[in-house]
Amino acid sequence: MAAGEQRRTEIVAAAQQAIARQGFEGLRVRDVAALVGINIATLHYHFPTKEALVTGVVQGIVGALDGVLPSGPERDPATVLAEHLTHILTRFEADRDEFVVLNELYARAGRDPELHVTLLANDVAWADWLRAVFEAGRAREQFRADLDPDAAAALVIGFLKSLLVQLDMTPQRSRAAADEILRAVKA
Amino acid sequence: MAAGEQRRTEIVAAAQQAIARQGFEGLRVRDVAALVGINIATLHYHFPTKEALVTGVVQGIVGALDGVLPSGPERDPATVLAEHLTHILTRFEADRDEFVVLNELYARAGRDPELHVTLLANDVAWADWLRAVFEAGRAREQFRADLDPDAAAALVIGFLKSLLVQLDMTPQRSRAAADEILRAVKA
Amino acid sequence: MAAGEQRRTEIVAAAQQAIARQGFEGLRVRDVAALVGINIATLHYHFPTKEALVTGVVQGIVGALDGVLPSGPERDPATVLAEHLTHILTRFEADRDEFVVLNELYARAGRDPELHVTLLANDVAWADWLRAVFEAGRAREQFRADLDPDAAAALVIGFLKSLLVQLDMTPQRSRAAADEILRAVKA
Amino acid sequence: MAAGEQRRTEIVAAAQQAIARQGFEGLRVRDVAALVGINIATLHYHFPTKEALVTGVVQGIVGALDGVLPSGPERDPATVLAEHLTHILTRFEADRDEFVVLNELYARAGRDPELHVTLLANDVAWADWLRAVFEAGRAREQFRADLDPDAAAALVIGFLKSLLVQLDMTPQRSRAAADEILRAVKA
DNA sequence: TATGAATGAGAATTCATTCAT
DNA sequence: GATGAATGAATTCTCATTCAT
Repeated sequence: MAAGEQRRTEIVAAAQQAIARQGFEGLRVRDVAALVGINIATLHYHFPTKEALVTGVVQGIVGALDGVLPSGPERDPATVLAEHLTHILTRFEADRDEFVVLNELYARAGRDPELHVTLLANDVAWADWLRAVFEAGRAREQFRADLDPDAAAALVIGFLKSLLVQLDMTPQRSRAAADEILRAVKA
Repeated sequence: MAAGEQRRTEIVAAAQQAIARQGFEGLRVRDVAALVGINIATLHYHFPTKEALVTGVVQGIVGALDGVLPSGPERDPATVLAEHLTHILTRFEADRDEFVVLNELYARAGRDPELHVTLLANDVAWADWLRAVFEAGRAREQFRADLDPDAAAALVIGFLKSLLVQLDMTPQRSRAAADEILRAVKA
Repeated sequence: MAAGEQRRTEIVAAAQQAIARQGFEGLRVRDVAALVGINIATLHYHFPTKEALVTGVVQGIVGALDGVLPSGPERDPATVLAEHLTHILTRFEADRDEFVVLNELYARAGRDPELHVTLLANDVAWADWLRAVFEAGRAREQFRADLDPDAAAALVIGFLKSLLVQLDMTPQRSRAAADEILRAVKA
Repeated sequence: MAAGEQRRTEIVAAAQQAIARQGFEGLRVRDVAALVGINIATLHYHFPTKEALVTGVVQGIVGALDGVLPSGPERDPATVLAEHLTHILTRFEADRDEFVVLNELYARAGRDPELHVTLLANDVAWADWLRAVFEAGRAREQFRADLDPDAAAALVIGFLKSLLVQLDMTPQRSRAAADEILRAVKA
């Protein structure tokens, strides 16, 4: 990686950390610069405006979301679902910061049309993928015949998105909830 | 209501509106004052600091959350659950702003211990109530025997909390999801 | 004058002084605030932006230009011309700063269309007035028959505008030049 | 011309252009570098400071002023004057930028003693030359006997210097004014 | 010569808060 | 209760200049 690119990556990482700690509300470019250990003017050399820095963070986060949805279409739906839930929960437990930033981004999307478009695309892709899993599972009679794939996708996504804002959530409860999902869809 | 109390209520309402529009990130006391149509110094007369104003907003929102959970314990659990879901969805559709502010509050709770305590208390009460409903339903064999009441509560709460951040959500989809919940728990 | 208006007048005067000393190039709002003896934020309370302050200065200067052209149409053209020259020269000697700022404004007009329009209107009015004086003088046979009123106006205005940028100009030379004008137009 | 000298010339030309467009007020070394198509550090290699660059521009402009005053003393004064006026007007119409920069320099001279000295020398030489022309013309009885050579020189220089700041000036008017000068001095 | 990266010293502007009236 | 004016402490951003390569 070129030196400049490397530096920009560092800065974005620091900005993510700052947002996770203080929210967008408390994001200060000087804090980000201090976190990286560079002069504030140097930060502005790489990201001309605070807005550009935030865009960098958004791209970083959204980029990290890619690849979350496995594409192997022929696998067992129940297993795919179980693995997906486990994957997200594990990730949540491992890197809570990422979810905090994502949560801030969703809050911001309500006032930032561009961000809304970006995140909406992600949401749609996620819902599409989950729906396909539920349809496949229903077709194989693994899942309930009266399962509404679209509604089920909304429920699963909703639960996973809410992890951060269920203040009484624990790893145990989230695992139990994931198990409950698996039972609830089973034929 | 005394004149002063009346004015304070106006200011809090304006602050909620401002937060719903711009987030905490964009909350400016001068904007709130302008929204009410008073001088900024007058606002500070009623709320000495911005912090006090935010506290006022939190109290307003949390106060509005009370009474959401009906206490009649002897009623039919399936009906209670259905009504609860409908109640929240209706409320969401009617006053989205309230949910936007609440969402901002949850984001803030991660960095504000005092707010965390306040909201956690609400979450716990909500989860307790829902768990009781599920337990009652299971006892009456309305709900699945293998239903985990605590996990189911987490799922329901998660879905309802996520309404705002499911960018592709529509009234139709949310109603369908509520129906799916009712089917999923049924014995 | 209201307190606020008074303060704004003070600030504009200080800004004029600052521009006369340092040019637009060296104009710093903090210096203007210091000159008035107020906090820089107070200056911004009265003039939200530097641009607004400059506009205030322009209005002040242009306002001061009004009334320079006497309107008595029936007076003796040669006398009117002589008095006009004397008036401007006296004013130049008395308040050089005003001319320095005006000169800066003309330099700026080349890049600022709005300012160009404002100053052009002044120039046109001045030229119109002088032309009328020359025409009247020619009609009375005070001035040369082959005098081109428009060209003569351009020459007089040019000389008066150039006072500041003729670095070797002295009160004596400028008075002598004024006398030369009077001789040159005489029949 | 050595490669380095060539590059310095390019840079000075770009700086002149930048000053003509934006004034000293808006002169940015990075803009000049961009105009030349080089890195800002490369510009600083050739001109260590912004001040040095401005000095380069001043030298370029002042250098271009040399040779404006023809030295043939024995020629016909009326013709010399006419040609001088035409020469300057033609030059003004052909390269307005040069006059814009010169105008900026004169504005600056009021605050920059060194620049004042440089430009004053030019002014004095110009006035001396014109005075000599007027004296010669008077001696030959081409010009009016009561013509004050020094005052006439001040008027002519003043008019020529004011071309840029007479916002309603046109090539036609300036030519007519030159003709008026010739008539006004004639015996 | 040339450049990408870095920086110190400002620059305008914002904002919550205060105070005299 | 209400307000215009004032302010200290940031905050983002700019800019000439430097330095390692």
